[in-house]
Amino acid sequence: MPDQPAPQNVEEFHQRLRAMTDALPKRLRQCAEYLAAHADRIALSTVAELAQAAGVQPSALMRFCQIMGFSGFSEMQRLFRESYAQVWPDYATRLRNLSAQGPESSTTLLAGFIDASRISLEKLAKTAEPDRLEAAVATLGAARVVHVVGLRRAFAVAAYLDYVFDKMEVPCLLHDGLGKLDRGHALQDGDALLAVSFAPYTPETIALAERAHALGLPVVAITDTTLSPLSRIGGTILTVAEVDFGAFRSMSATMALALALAVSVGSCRREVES
Amino acid sequence: MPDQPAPQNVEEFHQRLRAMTDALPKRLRQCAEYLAAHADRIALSTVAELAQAAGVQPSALMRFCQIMGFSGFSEMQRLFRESYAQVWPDYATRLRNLSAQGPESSTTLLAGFIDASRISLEKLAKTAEPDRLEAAVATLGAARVVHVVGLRRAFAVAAYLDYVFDKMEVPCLLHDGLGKLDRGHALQDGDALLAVSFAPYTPETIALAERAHALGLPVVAITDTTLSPLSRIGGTILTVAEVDFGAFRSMSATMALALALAVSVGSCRREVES
DNA sequence: CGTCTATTAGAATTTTTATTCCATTTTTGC
DNA sequence: GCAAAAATGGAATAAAAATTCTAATAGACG
Repeated sequence: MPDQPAPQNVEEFHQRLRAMTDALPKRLRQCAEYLAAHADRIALSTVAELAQAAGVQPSALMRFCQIMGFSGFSEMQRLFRESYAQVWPDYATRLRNLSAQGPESSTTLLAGFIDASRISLEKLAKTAEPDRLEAAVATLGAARVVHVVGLRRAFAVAAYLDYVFDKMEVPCLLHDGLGKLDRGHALQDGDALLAVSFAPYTPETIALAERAHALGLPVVAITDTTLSPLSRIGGTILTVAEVDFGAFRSMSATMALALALAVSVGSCRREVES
Repeated sequence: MPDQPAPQNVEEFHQRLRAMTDALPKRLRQCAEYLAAHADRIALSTVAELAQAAGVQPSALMRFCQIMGFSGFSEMQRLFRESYAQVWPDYATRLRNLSAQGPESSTTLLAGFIDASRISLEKLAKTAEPDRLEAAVATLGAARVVHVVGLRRAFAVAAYLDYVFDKMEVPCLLHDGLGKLDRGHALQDGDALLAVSFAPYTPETIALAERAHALGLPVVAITDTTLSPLSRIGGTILTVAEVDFGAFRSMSATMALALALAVSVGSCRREVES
């Protein structure tokens, strides 16, 4: 007999979970804790599988479903299956359908880039190294001025970093190599350099990073592999493996990483100032 | 009795499907065609549901599974469930776990931006309008010079468009409003303008678009809603709804759209030239 | 320290789902 | 146009899964 009406969507499910976990007896709390951390498995697993993974009896999981307001496990599972069906436009299938139709329409290309972006984001989520990111934030947060450099395909990222730093009131200088080719003299004691470069690495970017290093300034690099010339210099290396579709990359994952970095640096500085 | 060993992954499954569809009798071909287009449903559906959706009897679907080399439906479903479990790092759950831990670490932020990017890409995939995209490609493909404008947060996108156009050998001029505030005079007969702007719309961008329109030049706009000032002008409007996390947007979907547009224009021009 | 209540484990049952079988229909080869 | 082979639909069966029930256990309270 349900105490309350069943959650209508995944968000409500998690709210309910948080609200009741504390008041639950041992085994039921085990269920709650397991599902909180692995809600994504509900859609594809059976009661028996989940129960085993959570370390409880199937019947305990059933009781849990009913306490949550569902009539049983099946109803709870339906909630997750429906929500995933929505979230899943299944690009792989979609892309196959598209490319099966026409040869290289702009829509096919778009689907391809969307798919490549999605995969890149997934890779980034899996491979991101929290420690390095924290270290990069600390380095840039402590700098007097953050110099940003990125040319060619990396320029878009550098430009966005510049925009976000400015919005977050972080002193920032964008080296764009336009006219003012070598602005290395702007590098001062107490500054830090944030360099963005991907293969084939633009020499000017590498040169500026080397110069900063020679001057004893800390360098943070956003690049594609730990084998890039930027990692030879030392400093903090953040890697993003951007998947390409055709000859181009959409930079989606790089933008997400850049944004997270810039916003973190911004809030880190605010805390220090206050 | 399986004719061949079962496909080991989703890619092989689709290959096998293509290879045998033609040689199949009516009902079995119906199964093949339905599954080719809706492979993503296999993981979450029952035999009965899929059979009904494909317009065949459950037994027909069973026979189909066996012809494909599986022992039965369950084995085929297992293939898809496993492949989806891999593809699914389930950011929503991941993010919840992260934010439950610390308050606002840079890693939490990164997870948040990745999640927001993913959702934006999904939205773009769902809402993209092929006709408009084709129209935009045609317009820009026919232009003598493509003028690109985008300021503030849109500048990164404009810069990347400029880079890709250059690589694709499309004559292109980036209006960056740096020092050379008003370069409207560069607009010539036969040119086209590609304007990028999001709320709150930068006045300079709108002004340039209006000017181009007044001169009779075609305008293509990448913007956030069809209600933006850019759509009042007329021209071809491409919308991207970028989801934000905190106060910032990662521009991932916009970058994917911009890239698809630029590459399409590039190849469209090559075809015309040759 | 004993009794009453809440919780649990595991077996038993019911329901759902996959799978097979066979009579009927359709197609193929001659 | 006819016989043989292949394909199909639908019911029957088997397997798997969800759900319920009950005896046993742990915990709370006086």
